[in-house]
Amino acid sequence: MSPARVDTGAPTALLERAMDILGCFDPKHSALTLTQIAEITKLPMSTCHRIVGTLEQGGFLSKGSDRKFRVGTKLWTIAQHAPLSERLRESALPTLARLYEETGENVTLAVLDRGQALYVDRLVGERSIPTISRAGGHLPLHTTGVGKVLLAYQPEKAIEQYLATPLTRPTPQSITQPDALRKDLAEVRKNGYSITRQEMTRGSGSVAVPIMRNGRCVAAVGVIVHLNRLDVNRLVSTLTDAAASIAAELDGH
Amino acid sequence: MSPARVDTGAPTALLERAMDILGCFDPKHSALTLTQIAEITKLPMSTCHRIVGTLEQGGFLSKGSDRKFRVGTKLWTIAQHAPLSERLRESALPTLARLYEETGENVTLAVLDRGQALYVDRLVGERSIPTISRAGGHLPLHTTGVGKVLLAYQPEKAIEQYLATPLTRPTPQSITQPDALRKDLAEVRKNGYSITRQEMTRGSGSVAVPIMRNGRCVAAVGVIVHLNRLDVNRLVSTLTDAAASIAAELDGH
DNA sequence: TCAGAAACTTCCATCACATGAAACTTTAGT
DNA sequence: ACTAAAGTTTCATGTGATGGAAGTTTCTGA
Repeated sequence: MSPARVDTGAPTALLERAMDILGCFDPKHSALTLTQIAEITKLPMSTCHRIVGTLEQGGFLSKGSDRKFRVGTKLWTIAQHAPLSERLRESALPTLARLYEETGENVTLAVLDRGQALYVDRLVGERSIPTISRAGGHLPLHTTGVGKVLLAYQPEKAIEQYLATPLTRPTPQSITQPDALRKDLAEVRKNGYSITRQEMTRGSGSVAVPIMRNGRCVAAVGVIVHLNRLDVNRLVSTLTDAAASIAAELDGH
Repeated sequence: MSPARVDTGAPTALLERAMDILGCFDPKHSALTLTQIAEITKLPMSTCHRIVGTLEQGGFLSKGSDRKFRVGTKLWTIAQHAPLSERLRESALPTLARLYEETGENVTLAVLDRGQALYVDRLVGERSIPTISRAGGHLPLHTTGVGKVLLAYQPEKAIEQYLATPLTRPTPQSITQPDALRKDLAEVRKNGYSITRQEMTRGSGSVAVPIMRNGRCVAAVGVIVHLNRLDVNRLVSTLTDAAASIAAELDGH
């Protein structure tokens, strides 16, 4: 008789722990000491030490001379073969570069990931304003230009599901009423672009358009500008061209 | 009495296997079925299945509708916090974009990784020629523009160690004689830039310059062009400016 | 449409390997 | 030099990984 396998919901514990450890590395923690990792993951030091050591051997982490661990080149290399990098980023980069040159503004490329906008790439220069978005970062769908586009082109069901969860409010201008957002999204679908005005950051606005493929919105491109430089018509036209160019590049492969 | 722990050289087997599985994803295999993974890693199907399942749950892999696995967004997100992305790529991208616009040629950014040139980024357009280098890919040091720069600025000892291993020869023009390479590297250090002519790919050449920080060469930028368009003087000057600009951006943070 | 094969998934008895408290060593701070 | 904190090693214990085999689904071709 099997001795009452309790099934605490913790099988493959080791692997899950290892993934937790790697998950510690986020925008706020790009370099961590062993102790910090143990604290965040709540793992015993010795266990943590062993796992981190193995990850380091495999090149998934690397230890600096400051005794801090960072994400290793092996992990980075593997990640470059994610569809996100291989297809999207690679295809979009030249166009984004042109877009950046033409506008001189912050340019971002994002996809939908787990109910948030995942920034695949962004180009920021001295001329442009500082932003929160960063490559590899997640931001809410309803407060960003690219996010609203990504959400607008989702199936009805997914939209309602998103609206069912409480909507965060980073600024007073953020849209947090489900009905107001539904209206806004309908507008986005009608126009083919989204606009935000101080919905994420005070003083800046954004315009974004979808990148369509086979009738589905696979990504969104947007620019973030100072509110008083928000020339919607010009930006929409430039962005639409860029989106078409990226879509063509995606099909070209 | 411990029953003669054999220590077959396979401790933390599970984690190592998981890393092996992730390592299957390379430029030639960006999408793999479970069976393919099992074949490559030589793991039993059932074991492979379980590990892959856990990795998928953690978002490190994702299964497409074609039953193939790809690198997941979680892994990709973590990788964006590698110093490679966070510091280097992010700082260099606007400059690379400008470089690409100015030259219209293939632009690459690389660092030294495990005795090879690791391509951190590249910009390729329709106007430029196809290349083998790709973001996340590795190429030899002695046959590429960026590679020769990275090698030239290494300590003597590291250079000799590299020369001690047999030098591959992708084309007849590749430098494979240690003495010839030593001479070439000295030239690179003297001039502050490297030139290749058909040493990696027939018909194309390249120019590359170092990105210096605190007297150390932390990366290299280069362009790859058709042999008959190889205007060394112009490219060197443009590249040197770009390298200085990236170095400034790196310090700025 | 259906049979057969290939790919994938589940099961479970066995024991190898991960576990983590404790002891030990190294590093940083005063 | 001394002390505290961070990091590393050890080892008895039993949990949880293992993988062959059996079951299920999906694909292929006639």
